[in-house]
Amino acid sequence: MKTLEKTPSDVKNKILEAAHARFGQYGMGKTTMAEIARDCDMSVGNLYRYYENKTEIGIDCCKGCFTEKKALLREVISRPNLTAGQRLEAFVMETLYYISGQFAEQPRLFELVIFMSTEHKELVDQHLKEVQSLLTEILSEGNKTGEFDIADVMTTSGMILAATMKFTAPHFMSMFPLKQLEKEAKGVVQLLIKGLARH
Amino acid sequence: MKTLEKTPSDVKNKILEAAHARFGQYGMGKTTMAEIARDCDMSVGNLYRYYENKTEIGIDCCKGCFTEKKALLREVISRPNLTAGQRLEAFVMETLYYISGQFAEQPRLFELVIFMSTEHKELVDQHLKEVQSLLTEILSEGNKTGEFDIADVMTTSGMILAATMKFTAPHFMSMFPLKQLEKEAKGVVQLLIKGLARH
DNA sequence: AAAATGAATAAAAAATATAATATTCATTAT
DNA sequence: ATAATGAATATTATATTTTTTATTCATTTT
Repeated sequence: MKTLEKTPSDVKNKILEAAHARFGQYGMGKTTMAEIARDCDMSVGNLYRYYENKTEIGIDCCKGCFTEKKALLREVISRPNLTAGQRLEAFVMETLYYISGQFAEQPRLFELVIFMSTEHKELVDQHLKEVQSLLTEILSEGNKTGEFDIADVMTTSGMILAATMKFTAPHFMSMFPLKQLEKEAKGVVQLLIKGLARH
Repeated sequence: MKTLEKTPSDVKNKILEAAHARFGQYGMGKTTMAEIARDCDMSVGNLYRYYENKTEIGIDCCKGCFTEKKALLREVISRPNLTAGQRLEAFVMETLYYISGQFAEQPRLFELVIFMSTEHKELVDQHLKEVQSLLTEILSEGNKTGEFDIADVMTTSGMILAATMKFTAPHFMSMFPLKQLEKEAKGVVQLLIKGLARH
């Protein structure tokens, strides 16, 4: 039963939003607990009633991004009237747009993700596993409609994720222009669907 | 006409070998010009008769690696009695083994390559272009034998390089175990050849 | 009692001083 | 004349000090 009072989770959310904005803009290192507290109109000490330390806030920001991304991918899966091939392409392209968009708007958010992939790999691994599971749904659907012919959807989804790494890993967003990544992503997806071999 | 005397290029090579060994083991930052000079039994000042500065030595080391890698890939191209598919797989796998081998033996050599990709991108770009050109040969061969059916070999070679980025970019060598990269590389190549679609 | 504060301490980052290294060049050897 | 040297200077990195920031906790407010 909800009331109009502030629940602990309301407070946590306020902290998270404030931190997210600053981390994304200035990075975790250049954001002080005092700044987050000021943004939330509370004392520094009170932050520690809700988060054990700054890293925990970072982890929660990271989780938020992962959740948002997976929601986007679920939306792709639920789009009506797409062939499995079109859905696969949308899956890859939306990932690229999401990552590059994040990179443009919140350039420092990725320091955080990079940090997580070394210091809290389990978090990133879990996320990747869930993304792979979503991709598997698309492949299975394609098998069912007869559009695809995939013996082992689990293994194959792993291969597709490996092959599209360039368009989904933050590392490359600053190394290549979006236009190029876009073109390559589409090309790679078509190649994965059709293959090189003569049929 | 060669003589038994030392040519300037002999001296340059001696410097290069000494630098290569140290850069690969300790990185450019932790290698001093004094150490390189000592390894070559010459004075520090004399190094500057052959190289403008330390960075130029680094560039030359990097070029050496690139040349070696392309020699390896040319060897793959000249192997007799391989189908185009097998040759493509060998092309990708040999690249993976070369990069991961370098990473194991000369772990710091990649600081150098990373440095080059930001400070002397033209060098890396040129190398990638040449690798792509080699790959194009394999695809054309496959077209000729009827094994492949590729409309635009140039564009397609670009897509293949993009799709195999995970197995060829130094960044990932420390993030994933070689066994996994090996398995994924083989899987991706097979997928690229065959495609997902029902035939 | 639960929530919040802000001063006290521990840890980390910035600034500064110090030392090491890169680069130049006048001099020497081949 | 060409090749090489090593001391002199400019740059860069390392160690040290100082300052800032994270975290804790006894106290106050709701």
